[in-house]
Amino acid sequence: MSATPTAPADSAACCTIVADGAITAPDAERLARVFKALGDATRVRLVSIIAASETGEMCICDLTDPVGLSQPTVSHHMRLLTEAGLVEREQRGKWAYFRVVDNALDAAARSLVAR
Amino acid sequence: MSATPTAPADSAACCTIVADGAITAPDAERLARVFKALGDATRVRLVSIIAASETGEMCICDLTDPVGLSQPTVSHHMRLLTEAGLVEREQRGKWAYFRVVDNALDAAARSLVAR
DNA sequence: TCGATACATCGACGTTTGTCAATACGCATT
DNA sequence: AATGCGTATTGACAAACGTCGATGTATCGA
Repeated sequence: MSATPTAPADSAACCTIVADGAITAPDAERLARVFKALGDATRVRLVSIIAASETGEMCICDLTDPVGLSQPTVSHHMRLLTEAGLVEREQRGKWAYFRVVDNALDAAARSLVAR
Repeated sequence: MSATPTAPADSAACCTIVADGAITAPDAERLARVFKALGDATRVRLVSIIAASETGEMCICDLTDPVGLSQPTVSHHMRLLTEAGLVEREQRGKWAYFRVVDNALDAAARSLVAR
């Protein structure tokens, strides 16, 4: 595009740019699901708490007290984080251990602005 | 409420780790607001479209057609993105130009699993 | 000054989300 | 098998969200 919108001399010359390198609508949907999983303060805290733990993994019963919410609510949040690919779930005995997939967020952030 | 760590010698207990080093609740709230701004497919598309444009900046009238939504809705989305610090707004004449602050998302992602 | 254009705000409506209590499911120990 | 424990699921409800049409505000050109 040759016309620069920084020069407002051309009247009504701002609505001409067609963005071709932008992501598709389905890709946007998939990306938004990842970011939406972190769009809640409780889930941000959950991820941070797990990432900051010594072993790097925690079960539900470890997480209810720090966030001060009921067990079903924490379980629900962890399900969303798992479905978004931000954490991994592993069942060991009675406990369900979660660990952070820390490349997932970076990959999502990168696919938004860079290609 | 799970088994308290006060119960001693429970070899099978998992609820003993106290995560210090995790972010605080107010910080989680602030971070969540950034991610929530990208937790909608339309806003993801808006950011991508602006980032993929040749000049790196676009006004509202450039954006309504690509996302197929009304002008008030696009304006609303851009306000959320601006308040989250993900885009910058600059008024030039009749037009409001938006450009992506591309360090903002990386900074947010990094502060979540800061190491 | 008047009209047109670009954008923001308001009010309203249907949908989604976060939360809990109650309940069901799976695993391990007795 | 029976019991206890950790977790997942269900149902319900208030709050937040996305969207639109109507309206208000600011800027430019005639």
